[in-house]
Amino acid sequence: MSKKSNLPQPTDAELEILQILWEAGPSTVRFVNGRLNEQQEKEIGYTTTLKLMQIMTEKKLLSRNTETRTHVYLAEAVQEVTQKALLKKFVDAAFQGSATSLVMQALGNHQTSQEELDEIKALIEKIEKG
Amino acid sequence: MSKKSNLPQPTDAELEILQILWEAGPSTVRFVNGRLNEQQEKEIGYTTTLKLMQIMTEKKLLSRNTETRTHVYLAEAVQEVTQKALLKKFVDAAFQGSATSLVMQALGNHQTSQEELDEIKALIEKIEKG
DNA sequence: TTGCGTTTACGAAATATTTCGTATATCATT
DNA sequence: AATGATATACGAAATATTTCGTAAACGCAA
Repeated sequence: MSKKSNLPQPTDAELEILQILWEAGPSTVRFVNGRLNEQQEKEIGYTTTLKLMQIMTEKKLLSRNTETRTHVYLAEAVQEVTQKALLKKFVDAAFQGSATSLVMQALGNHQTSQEELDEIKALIEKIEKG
Repeated sequence: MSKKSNLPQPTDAELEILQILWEAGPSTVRFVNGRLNEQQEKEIGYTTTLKLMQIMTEKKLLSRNTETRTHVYLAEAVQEVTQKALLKKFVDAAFQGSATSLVMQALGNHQTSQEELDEIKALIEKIEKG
């Protein structure tokens, strides 16, 4: 029996940081702050990003290596698990729990390439098989 | 040129109220408050719900008929439009903009009936044709 | 018309989230 | 060891969101 000890859900700002760490792997505060400011219009201060990452470390969303002067942060929250939890909450909140209507909206709105459609069809087949 | 005057995005608590109005149609505060308390564990006070609905009216998410003593509230935010906007924000925030990986997660996690799968397949075909 | 139950109005408290100012520590270079 | 550049720590301000207490207004029944 392993305690899964569910992680708290990240806030919006925290999620942005997680995305960066998921994509880039373990990183310093400066790196993350740089990435945030690439993507955004308004500058975010270095200490703002630092504070958030410290809070996230307290919440166990991140961990860090403090051996070197420049701390290196690592995402503890696993991407798939986090996304799954957020998705469930979102489906309930915005689509009254109907994953299907969410899927229909998502497919309808965005333009989806043939490759992606094939992926989805393959998944559907897999589900249908059992 | 019709001004679409984008509505502000509802907060979580506001979205719960919208869901109820979308489903039930124009309703009084007491009705909405009752519904909220059916679905939830912790009691939400009448004036709490009232205040939220008043704020939402200011934001134009709702409108109300004040002719009778008991005001009747109506959802101004259209369900599909609101869902679409929320979905876009969510896909960006949690799935780095990839609607497809969201769809894959959604289909993978939830158990989806054959009817629903058929619906989705039909939509995919339609997309592939057009 | 008086009183009771219900409603809305208003403002503020409680909470959560985001941002930043300032102090302090560390390292590398001189 | 002193200096400058860069790092973290801490606390608090700014903002957004949620909740509620209290008062005033209304309508109905006695």
